[in-house]
Parts: sequence; C-alpha cells; structure tokens
Amino acid sequence: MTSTDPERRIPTSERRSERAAAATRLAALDLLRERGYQALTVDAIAERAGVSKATIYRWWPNKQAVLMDAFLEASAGEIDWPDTGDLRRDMRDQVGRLVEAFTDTPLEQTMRTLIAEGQHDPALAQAYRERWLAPRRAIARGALERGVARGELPPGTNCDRLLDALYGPVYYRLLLGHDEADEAFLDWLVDHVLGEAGKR
Amino acid sequence: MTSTDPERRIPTSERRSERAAAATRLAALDLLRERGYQALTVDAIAERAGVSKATIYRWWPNKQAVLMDAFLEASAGEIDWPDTGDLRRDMRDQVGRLVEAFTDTPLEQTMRTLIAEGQHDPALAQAYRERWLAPRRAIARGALERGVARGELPPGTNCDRLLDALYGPVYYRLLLGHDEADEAFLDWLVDHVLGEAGKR
Amino acid sequence: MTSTDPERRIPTSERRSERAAAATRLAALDLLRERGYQALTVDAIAERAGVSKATIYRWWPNKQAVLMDAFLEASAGEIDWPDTGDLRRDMRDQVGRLVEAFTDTPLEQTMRTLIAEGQHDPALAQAYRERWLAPRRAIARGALERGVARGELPPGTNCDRLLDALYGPVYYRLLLGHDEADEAFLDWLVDHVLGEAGKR
Amino acid sequence: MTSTDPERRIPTSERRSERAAAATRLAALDLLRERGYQALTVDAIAERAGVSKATIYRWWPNKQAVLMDAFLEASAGEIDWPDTGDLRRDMRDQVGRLVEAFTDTPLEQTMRTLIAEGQHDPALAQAYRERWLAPRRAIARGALERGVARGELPPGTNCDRLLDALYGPVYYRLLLGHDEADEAFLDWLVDHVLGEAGKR
DNA sequence: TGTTAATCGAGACGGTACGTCCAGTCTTGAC
DNA sequence: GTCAAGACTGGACGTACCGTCTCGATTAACA
Repeated sequence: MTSTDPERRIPTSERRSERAAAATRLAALDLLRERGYQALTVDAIAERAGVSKATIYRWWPNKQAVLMDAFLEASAGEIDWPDTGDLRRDMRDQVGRLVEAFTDTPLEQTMRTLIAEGQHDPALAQAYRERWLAPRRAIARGALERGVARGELPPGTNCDRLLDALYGPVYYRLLLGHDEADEAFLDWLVDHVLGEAGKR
Repeated sequence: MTSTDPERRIPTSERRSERAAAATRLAALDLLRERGYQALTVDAIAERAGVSKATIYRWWPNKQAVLMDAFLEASAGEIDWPDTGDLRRDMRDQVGRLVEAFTDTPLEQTMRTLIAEGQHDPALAQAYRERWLAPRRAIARGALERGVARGELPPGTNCDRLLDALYGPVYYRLLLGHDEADEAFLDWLVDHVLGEAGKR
Repeated sequence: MTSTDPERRIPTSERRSERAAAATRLAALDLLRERGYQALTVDAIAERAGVSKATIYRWWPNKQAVLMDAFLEASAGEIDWPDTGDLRRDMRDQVGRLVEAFTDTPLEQTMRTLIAEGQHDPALAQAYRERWLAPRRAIARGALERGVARGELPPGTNCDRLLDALYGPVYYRLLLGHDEADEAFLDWLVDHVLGEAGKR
Repeated sequence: MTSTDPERRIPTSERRSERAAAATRLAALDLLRERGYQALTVDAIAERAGVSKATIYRWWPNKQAVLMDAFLEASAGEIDWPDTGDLRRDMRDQVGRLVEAFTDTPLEQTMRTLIAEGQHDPALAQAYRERWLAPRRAIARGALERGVARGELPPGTNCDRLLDALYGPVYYRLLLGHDEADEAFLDWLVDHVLGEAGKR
C-alpha cells in the first residue's frame, strides 16, 4: 500500500515528521534529476535528505511511493484551466502545457519512472491513475462536455474515448520515443481528433 | 549495448550455444509469465534454463536484452497482413490482432516490462523501436499509403501521425490501465481517426 | 556510569518514579525469562513495563544496568548464613544454595547475561563484583576465618584463594556447561578443597 | 549451526575461498584486538578483509562463528605437553601456559567474547567445549591418569573433577576479574588441589 | 584417432541495495 | 515537573541479486 492511504499514521508532532517528509520528497526528485534512476536508492535519498532510512520506511512502503508523493507535490498547484469558449484552442493549449511540463523538466524522468514502475506495481499504477490522471481528466472531460453543449462536438460524443484519442498519442510518443511530441504534431492531433469541421 | 549489435560474437560451435541461447530465452519468458517480474533474475533464468550465468553474459549484456530477444522470437512469424482493399476494415483487424497479442498472453507482461525498462535503458528502448515497432509500422504505413492512393484517405495525409493517432490510444490504455482496449473502443477509434467520411 | 552510582538523581516525586523503576526492573527479568536474551530490548522493556524509553534512560545508562538492578533486587534478602560450628557442612550448604539459586530459575539466565555483558562492559563487571559478589564473599570469608580460628583449617590459610578454589569450579561448570554442578560434585569439591582431614 | 559442521560445503576451488576465509578470520581477530568488541561488525570484518559480506555469510552463520574459527586457528599448533614424570610440575607449567596465552594477548579478548556469546548461543558454547576445551582437557586428563598410575594421586581419583578444580578457579578469576591469576595463585592452587602430600 | 582450443555448467567472488531492527536522543502533550 | 508515547538519527543486520571470475569437464574440429 502506498502513502495514498488516507488513514496513514498521524505523527504525534506533525511538524517534525513533515520536515523530514518534505526533505525526503525533495531528495528523491533531485537525485533522479541529477544522477538518474540507478542512483535513486533509499540509502541515497536518506543521506541526501539528512533523514534516516527508518524514517523513510515509516512513512512510505518503498521508494516508488516516495517518488509518487514527490511527483504529486511538484505538479500540484492550479490544475484547472480557463474556458475561452473555443474548445479546440483550449484543448490545444492544455495538451501543449502537458507536453511542456514533461519536456526537459525533472518531471519527465519522474513520470517515466512512475509509469515504468507501475507496470509491476499495481498500487503505484493505481495511485498514478487516481491521484494524477483522474483529476486532470475530469477537468478536460468537463471542457469537452461544454464543447458538446456548445455544439462544437456532436451530441452523444463519448468524452472518455475522446480523451484517450487526444492524450494517448502524446504519451505514446513520450514513452516510446520514436518521434517527438512537437508543436506541429499537437496542432495536427487536436484538429484531427476534435474534427476539422469546427476549424476556423 | 544489447544483442541487437550485428557484430555480436559468433560462437565456434553454433549448435552448442544455440541450444543454450534458446533455453535461456524460453526460461526468461516462462519465468516472467509464471512468477512475475520480481522473479526474473539472471540466476533464476540460468537455473531454469540449465545454463550458467557466464553463458548468459557471454551472449547478452543483461537480462533485459535476453527478454528483448525472447520477445522478438515469440512474436516472430508472418507480420504482414493482407490488403482487402478496405482500409478501415484492414486497420481495424490489425489493431484488434495487436490487442489480442497483448491481452491475456505471456507477451503482455513481456511488452510491459520491455517498455518499462526502456524508460531507463536507451539501448533497450531503441531495440524495441527498431526491432519490433519499426517493421510493423512500416507495414501499416504501407496500408495507409495504399489507402491514400485509393482515395480512402485525403491526398497529402501524414501517415506517421495517423499511425500514432491509431496506436497511441491503444498503448495508452494498455500501459496506464485506466480503461480497457476492448472491441467497442477499437471500433470507435479506427472510425474516428480514419474519418467517418469513408464509412458506409 | 551504571546506576551503581550512589549520587544518582533523586526524583522530585519519589513515588512516581519508583513505581516506574520497579515495573522496569520486573519487566526486564520477565522478558529475559520468558522470551530470552534477544528479546531483551529497551523498547520491549518499556512497553511491558508501561514506561517510556525516556524514563528508562533517565535512571539507567543502558539495559544492562537495568538488569543488574533487577538481579540485585531479585536476589536480595538475607544473605548471611548461620554458623553451625561445622565449617565443611556450612560451606557445603552454602555452595548448594548458590547452585540452587542459579539452576532452573530466572536468575540463572540473568547471571549468565550479566557476566557475559560484563566481558565488554567494565562498569557492569565492576558492579557485579562489588554489589553481588563482594558481600557474599565477605560472609563466606568470615566463615572460613572462623574455621581457621576453630582449627578446622590450618593457621595462615589464605581465605580468598580458598574462596576461589571453592566457587571457581562451580562458576566454571555453570558458565562453560561441559558438566553439571550436581550434588555429588559439590560434595566432592568442598571435601577436596577444605581438606579431607577435617572430615568426620 | 556453526562452521563446526564437518560437512560444510566444499567450494569448487578450495584455493579461492581459502584465501577469503583466511583474510576473514584474520580481520576478525585484528578488529577485536585493535578496536574492541563493539567494532566487531560483519561489515567491518568484510571491509578489512577485502571480502564481501555475502562471502562471510556463505561460510559462517554469523560473526561469532567466524571468531570461533579464528580463535581455533590462532591457538592451533602443538597442544600436547611433555611428561616429565613430575605431575605437579607438569600441571603447574601447563596452567601457567594457559594463563599466559590469555593474558595481554589478542586471545584473551577473543576467549572472553566467545564465552560471553556462548551464554546465549548454544551452538557456539558447544563449539567452544568440543573444539577448544575437549582436546586440551583430554591431554590434561591423560597426565592426571598417569599421575594416578605413578602413585602421585590416590587410586580411584576422578580426573574430570580434578580438572574442574584446577581450571575452574583460573577461569573464575579471568572472567570475573576480582583478582589476578598470578604466579603465586597458580602455585598455591596446583599444590592445594593436587594435594600437599605429594609435595617434595 | 588423438589433440587442442573454445565453450560449457557450476558456483564463488566483490559489490551494492534492500528492508528490518534496535540503541539512544529528543519532542510533545497529558496529568 | 514528570510522565507515556513515540518520532527521530544512526548504523548493523542478514538477504538478494548483479556482473565478473575461476575451475574442470565436455565438446567439436583439426591434426
């Protein structure tokens, strides 16, 4: 079980452990960024964070869970996005921001690692879906639904499928690496999937 | 460097080593299938294959490369597919076969593992792209190009992008696991990406 | 420094701390008896005694010192023994009681542990000598000296050496375990060391 | 089970492992001598011996067993002693050599540690008795038996008890430390236990 | 047919990280 | 002010696996 568990132990002194926990999350991200995946060991995290291994294992089941928390913290903040009334433009902006967040940033390596580890760690995969994907998909789904309401998309559109058609190719290029998820591709993709009809 | 290297050592006695190599590949697949990723150790492969670790390391740089070879061998065979003259139907069949190959088969776990490891192992990722993806994409690209020629797709269509729009969502659902890549989804996806226009 | 130190801190509230200290000593003995040496951890003592670790460390430098105090408390009581006028009989009785105290009782394991730890902990060894051995040797030495005075032992007898000759073999068998310190052995030993001459 | 087991695994290459094993034993002794008991960790032994922990654990169950082997190796050599025909003199020489071997030498600390650990480790205690004590006691018993045959000791003497009466006080002083096992004490002890009668 | 060199299995080796446990210190809040 | 509760650092434990290595035995091709 990852720290996802809402019933995780509450330390007597929230302040003490929170300092250690924050240092741990930061150390995990920094290590991964600076020295790569193979340097991401619990010992190294502990040493860099100035925290003992026992403390890490007290709050997380393994280093993947640490990284998950660090990833969520680092990508926290406002995740909603404005509705300009132009669905295609909004979706294009949003997909562009997603790619930006994952290109040449510490988060790219972190995301890759989490998805990779998630292939063998169901709890981690679930945490990625529930804690990262789901909220963002909910917002994008809302935008699509408003697009349907506004007539930019046909009535009866299955928005979840549409989300997969939009985000799938992006993840595919990011994870498989056979081609870049560059501006031109995103332009084309959003147009193609949302339909050229609405294009101005 | 993976065994992809064309200059790999050639054993004096091809027969002896080939027996060992085949047993090694088989053992890797079987272990992964039966006991999962965490049981896939070089020691375990060696023991199960009745082969020494030294022999494994003589022919492959690491267990990922073994698994890559095993994966390629297991998914070898005729990869071309017939051209019925109906692009949508052909693409739908083909995507269906891809998903079948990866659903409830030993290959699913193997593919997941290879892509996961590839996130931290550029040589492995490259091998996956060049030795597995590329040939299959080339065939599918050919089909799309014939579709363009036949007028089923508009002239000037960028077939690589179209491939990503078709396969991306499938890998996305397989790797992220938020939803199933079922028949209905594939039906919708192929129709949506190749354009409803051509639909009868 | 062990709790041997006569200048140990005096708690403001003697009553509270004495209750905690008594529970701690008892818990140490019980743990050692019931679950063995490897279960004798400070955490376990604290939990069983319903006392916090901080309290234990407030009054003792380490668990060995706790055990020393517990041992002394458990073996307290009248340590003097009557003088029947027959030295050999008195010594034989006394050696017998020593062995009884250490055979099939919680004290055996405790004594073994204290002597074992004392091999690497000079303060503990000193405490064992000064607080347990010395008083008992003083009494036995008195008995021997009276034996000299009564003519049961030759004048000029070095009583300390005689004590070692009497008690040494007993501890030797108890600690090394190559043979039992049984009644027959004690009979022979006392006779042999005190001299058959005085035997009736 | 300690390495005492005569059926311990035989390495493919005796030479390789023997080098590692010898370095391990030496490192254990040196560490104990130079830095004391608390520095005697498996990690430290491994580092000092230039050997990996895995190798140590391959051949010994724990560090105590390493130390036992090191102790036996260090105290190996001729353990028999000449029979001059004068039992008292021979025993006095022998007890003197025992004390010498354990006074101000690396072996003293080693012996203390082994006996101490043996209080909680039956296998270790047994190994000490069988592999160190027993051979030496057998030789001394032989000497006593010859003394009986020569009439230096009374017929029917129980030599095992006599051994305990001789060695017990020596170990007692060494382990408890209340007094020194010096020349004068040994002189008196041997005379007193073997009987003044035979004294010339 | 006998010799020789490559290759094999077996498995020991140094190294590194794991996840656990305990010692001894420190912090907080209840009494 | 003292206590229990328990989090903290530090560090050793014993295990597992990696990738390298050494060893004889087996093999296959050539002498």
